[in-house]
Amino acid sequence: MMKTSTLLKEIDSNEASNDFLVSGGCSTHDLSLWHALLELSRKRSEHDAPLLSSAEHTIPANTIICHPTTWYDVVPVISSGWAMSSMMLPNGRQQILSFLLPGEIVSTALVFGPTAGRLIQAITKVTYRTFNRSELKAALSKHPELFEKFSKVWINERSEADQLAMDLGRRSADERLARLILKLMKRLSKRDMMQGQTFEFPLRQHQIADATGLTPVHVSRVLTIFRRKGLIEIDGRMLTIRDENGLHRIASVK
Amino acid sequence: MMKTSTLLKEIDSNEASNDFLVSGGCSTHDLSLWHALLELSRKRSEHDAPLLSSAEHTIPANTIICHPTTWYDVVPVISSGWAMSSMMLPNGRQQILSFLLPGEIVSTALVFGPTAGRLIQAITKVTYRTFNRSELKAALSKHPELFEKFSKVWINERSEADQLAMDLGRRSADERLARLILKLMKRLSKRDMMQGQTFEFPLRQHQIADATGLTPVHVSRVLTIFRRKGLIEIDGRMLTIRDENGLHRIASVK
DNA sequence: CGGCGACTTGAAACGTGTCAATTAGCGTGG
DNA sequence: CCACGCTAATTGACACGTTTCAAGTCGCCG
Repeated sequence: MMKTSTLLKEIDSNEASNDFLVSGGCSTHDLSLWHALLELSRKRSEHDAPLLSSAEHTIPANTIICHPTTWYDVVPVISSGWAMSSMMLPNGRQQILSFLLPGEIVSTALVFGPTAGRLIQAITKVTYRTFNRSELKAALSKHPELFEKFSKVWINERSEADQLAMDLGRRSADERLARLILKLMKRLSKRDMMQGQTFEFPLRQHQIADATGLTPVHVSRVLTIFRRKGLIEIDGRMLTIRDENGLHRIASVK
Repeated sequence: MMKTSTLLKEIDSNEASNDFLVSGGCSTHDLSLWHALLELSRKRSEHDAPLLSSAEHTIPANTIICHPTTWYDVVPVISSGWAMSSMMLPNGRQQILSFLLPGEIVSTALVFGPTAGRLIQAITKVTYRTFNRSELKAALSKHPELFEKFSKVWINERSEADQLAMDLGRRSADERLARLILKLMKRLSKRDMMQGQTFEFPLRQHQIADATGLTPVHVSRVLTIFRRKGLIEIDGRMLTIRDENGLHRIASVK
């Protein structure tokens, strides 16, 4: 049952609060909340009913987890694998709003209302745990420290959204891609999903394009340049950071 | 004291819940929450202390309301005037994340933590009311219906952020500008701040540029085209929508 | 072996940015 | 009240980054 939690580093809730100020993101609040929720769902009342009912699901890659407007009475949280949340326009244009990693709530909107508001899809094979919404809401209002964790996740999510807007509105293709790679690296290392400077990288280039507001062709070009410059190395579905400082130089403002 | 509330239409909290589904924005949840907060701050306990203490401030145009990282123990809400929230890069690049109109919370992050995380500035002369954060938090946990309103505001804010990412990542300059104008019109009309198809339009073109991820020069060009096509008319600080359908045709996907 | 999707690469087109010159608007002080 | 100086907006010519279109390679799976 708890296979998933071995994937996740046990991290104190406030470890990352200072680097939060630096770049506005990459905090571990998600993980802290996730552990608290698991805890709650493991505990039993005197009648052996769980304090927070939940269920685990496993789905193959490219499956839809939530439609933006259908109603759910559960809140899914990723246990393992990669997922993404996106918006789509009728004409096919798509914007990926975030990649979801283990420990992250699929849509915080689902905690308060029945709809996710965005399309959530599995990128790899994904397992996720769904928590009953009304029980979760009750738990939040009953346990202030849980609510505290949740509000931090919330604030962090907002800050990530702001960063995304800054990236899309005011940064060049090189910057966006370097930042994407670095951000993923940071998030994965928090989750112990890196082997040295290498990590599994399941994203297709068209997905990277949809996340950065570029075309697949241009993503290919820029990544090729990154490779030729010795910044990164991609082989198969593995990505290795070869020159982290170089990436930072491109990513940050000059 | 209540001069500000005459600016705001008295609107039932759920009026706009269906058009929320259509375009993901422009709901009146802000106004509903704002009225509830005003209500609370007017009521007195038996000792004549207000249930929620607040204070009104008036500041001239171009003043900073919140620095992104300084600590506050109050939550400001706009009473009248236009403000904006933005992010800035060391090298001067700026992205405006939203324009703030009467009834809107300056930063929802301030409800939960001491920092706003973004730079909030007055565009016009602004009056705003600051509510004590800890009292507000207490009120939220005490009054479920207030919390309900607040969570709707939050979900709506999130949805606006998603729209912004879509705009910046996947829409052309024409589309972004047409959408900005239409969105502002909608929000202003909800607040009774329109005279027919005309409204006061205090934005400088460089601010429009920073909100849409364009350059001031290009904003000027596109707006000039809009004017020549008879879509809008700008004179002084007033903007008139001359062909709303035409704007919609440009704004929506083709 | 064939077919298909993912990626790469080149050439050309396009949208938007940059630079620069000019005009219009507006508050200030003489 | 006008001259001044400042900032905002307009316009043109050109440069640049990114997209588009198209052809070709590679690897994978039936």
